[in-house]
Amino acid sequence: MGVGAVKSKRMPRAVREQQMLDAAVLTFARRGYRAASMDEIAEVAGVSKPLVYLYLNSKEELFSAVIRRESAALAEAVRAAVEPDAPADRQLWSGLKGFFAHTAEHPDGWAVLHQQARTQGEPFAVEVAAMRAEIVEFVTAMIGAAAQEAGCGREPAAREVSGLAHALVGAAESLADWANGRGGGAVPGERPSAKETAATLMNFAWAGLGRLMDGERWSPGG
Amino acid sequence: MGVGAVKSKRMPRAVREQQMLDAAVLTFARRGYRAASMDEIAEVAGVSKPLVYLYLNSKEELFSAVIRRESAALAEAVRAAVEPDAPADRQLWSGLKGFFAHTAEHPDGWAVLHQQARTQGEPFAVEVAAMRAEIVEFVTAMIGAAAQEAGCGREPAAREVSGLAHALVGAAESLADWANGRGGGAVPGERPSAKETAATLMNFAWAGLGRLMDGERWSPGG
Amino acid sequence: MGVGAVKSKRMPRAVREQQMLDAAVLTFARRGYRAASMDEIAEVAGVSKPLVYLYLNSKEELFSAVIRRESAALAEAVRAAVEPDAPADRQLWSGLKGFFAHTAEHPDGWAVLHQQARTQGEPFAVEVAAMRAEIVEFVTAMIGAAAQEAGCGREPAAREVSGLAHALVGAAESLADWANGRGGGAVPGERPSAKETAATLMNFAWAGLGRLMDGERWSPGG
Amino acid sequence: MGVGAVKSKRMPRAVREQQMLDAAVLTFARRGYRAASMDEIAEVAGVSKPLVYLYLNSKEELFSAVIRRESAALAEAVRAAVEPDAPADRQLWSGLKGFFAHTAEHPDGWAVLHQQARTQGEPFAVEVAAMRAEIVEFVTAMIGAAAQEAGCGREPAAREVSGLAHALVGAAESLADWANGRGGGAVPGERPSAKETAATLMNFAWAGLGRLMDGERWSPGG
DNA sequence: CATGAATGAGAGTTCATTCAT
DNA sequence: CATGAATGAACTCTCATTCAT
Repeated sequence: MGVGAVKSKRMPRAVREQQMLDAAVLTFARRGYRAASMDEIAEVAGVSKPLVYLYLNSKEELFSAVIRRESAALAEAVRAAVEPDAPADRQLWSGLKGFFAHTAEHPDGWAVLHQQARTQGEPFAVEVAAMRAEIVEFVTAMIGAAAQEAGCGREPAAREVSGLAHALVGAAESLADWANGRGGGAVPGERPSAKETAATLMNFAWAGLGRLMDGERWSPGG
Repeated sequence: MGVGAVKSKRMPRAVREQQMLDAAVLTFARRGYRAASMDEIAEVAGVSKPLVYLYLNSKEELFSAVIRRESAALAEAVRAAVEPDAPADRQLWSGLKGFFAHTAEHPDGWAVLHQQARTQGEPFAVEVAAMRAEIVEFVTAMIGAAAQEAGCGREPAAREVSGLAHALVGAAESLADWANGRGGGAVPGERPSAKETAATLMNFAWAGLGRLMDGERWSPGG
Repeated sequence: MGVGAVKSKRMPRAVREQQMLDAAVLTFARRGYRAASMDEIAEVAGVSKPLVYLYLNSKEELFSAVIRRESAALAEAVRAAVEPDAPADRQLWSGLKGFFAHTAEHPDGWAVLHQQARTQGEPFAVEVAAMRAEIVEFVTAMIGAAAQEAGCGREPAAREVSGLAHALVGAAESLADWANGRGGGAVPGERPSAKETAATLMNFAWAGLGRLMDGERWSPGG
Repeated sequence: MGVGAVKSKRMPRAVREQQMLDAAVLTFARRGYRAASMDEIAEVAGVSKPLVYLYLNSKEELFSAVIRRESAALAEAVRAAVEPDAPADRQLWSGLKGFFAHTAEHPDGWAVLHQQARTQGEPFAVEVAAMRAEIVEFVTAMIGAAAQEAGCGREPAAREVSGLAHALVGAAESLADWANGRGGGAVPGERPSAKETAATLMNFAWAGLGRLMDGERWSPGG
């Protein structure tokens, strides 16, 4: 019946709302935004449908609320994980660990953000894009800091840094799915830990960034 | 009204079918699979709804046909772009150029494959996963070849190579969106060309792979 | 609008369900299973279409529910009418009276059972065939009992008894339509009562059975 | 493909029309009036759909034409079978033989008349009712003649004779289905011949009528 | 006349949403 | 606030029917 253990009545509004959001995350992740029905969400939440409307007003607003909560939770998890005064590489490293740990612990929330919210058009894609932009910005800052630390000769173009950040974030997203077993094609061995996933990406990315900062570039000429 | 210019009647079946697929790609990309209505698809195609059903049978089959067509087109574009006898780095480079050129020229098709098909569950996710797996395998082979060419000391673990391939493919996917202006947060300056996008990723990735192959690894202690 | 007088809202489910079944019986009898639309049934019932689906799930299930209700009512009417301890002729007589009384009081229900359900193939024909078989069996038993009471010389062949029972049931069905004015060609005078119809058939059938049991047979040579 | 053997072109209109009617009989019997599609009928007939419309104008008219042809064929078969100058019992006997022979040889036609046409409401039920009325009238005449031949004391009431005729016709219809294996509950042994079926009914009916004419009546008091 | 393209009208079904009790 | 009754609007899909070639 309910998603939690007890079917207790008369709970404070804030608690009930969280139950509903939990149920919504579960259901949206399982069925997708359109296929998820308010009936099912209410049933999973263990409350009556009118109560869902009383608190969350509409399916759209409910989905928005879900996105906001999960977005904030993910952003907060990353923010809490980074060590703000450490050197750039350590900041990136701890941020990645936080990211992979959170997506592994909240696969449904991650699925809603990454797979559902971005694909349902205007009203929702924007909301999740904001959080993504925040992360991209953080990564961009790290890359910039790394460049300075490396004392690299030339200031890297904003355009290229933007591309690098998007590449890194995309790689991280893809690896989060991969580590959750949703990447298509199972991972050999047991599911990788957040630390291992972070290490895989960090090794790859930091090395690449390092050489870039040294001015080494690949050229088609071979 | 119609997606093309002319509202001409009585066209041969093959032509009409392509028009319908074009309309479907557009509409699925705009609205998402569930939110796209057969009514809208028919209207965009400039035909009546029954004709869509006469030729494509059902919404599911229509979506499948779209996925197959766009999948094949993308895979073919990449396949045609790579120079099969070149060294690994050049193969990867030319493949990436082909990939970004195609996704830039067919942004709706790419959106359907990347955002819609993968998130609609069993029947469709499988179809697009096959193509993604093909690409991941190609990338995996490139990484392996690079390792050999580099004469790297130790054979890289299958698990790590899988992670690297997924990271690289995820980075490419993310950059495709970024180059199409769909990454969230506009690109500074004008939209990057396929070649530029490919170079950004190639520089980043090849350098990273190179160092990895040399056995250099990032460690948190550093 | 509605089939009843009052357009009252908010009725308990059981009541509304019966109203819907009433409307369905009427509409199926008038139009036939396929030609009857759920829209019309809902309108006749004085409710919206979704409510019909909420309670009865689908057109097929609605039709099944109608068949079950009307079948059970008819079978029950016959069962209640027969005097179980009376001699065979009286049992048949009272059964027939019950049958004709019920079909006369529920002409639409009878039409649905006799004309619609039997002609709509597998799922439905089976349901009504069960009730018809029950009645045929009852008649068969009566014929057997009559034969024994008559102490007839030879045991009648199962094959012939089956034929006789089918003939008798067919005659009863035809007379039910006739008495309801649906036999084609109006009945002279006013519509016959159940008792009169039963008497017509009883006179005809019992006499015929009696002679058969006496071993008298018609032969073409005569 | 076609229902006949050869797919020959350029046949005279009359022949083509018969092929279409054959296909329609088959399809209407199999699927029912509403469920039968003009597409299927055209395909079974081995002609193009527009030709069906050119000759038969509409589904309604096609069904009407089918009813008329099958009605006429059945009526004609019965008419041809009776020996007009023979005594009443022989006329009835030969008529029944003709009826059961025809329904056994043309089960689809019989199914369309008996199961489909009568259940599709106004326009069609009337057409088949006409033929039924004709047969009922013939039977009525036989019963009247039998009464006279028997020199029975009292003139039987028109009302009762009508009932008897309807009973007899209903019995015959039921037995036709029974003999075709469509009565529900298989016939013991192999399928009865037309002659056997006719004998079963004739024995039953003639004996009953005979006693009735003798003035013997069943009374509940007995 | 065969072929194949094309459609208006409607059927069954579902769902977000509301309101009386 | 829980319950259960109720619906407007939409969606997928089908079919009889027509017309140009």
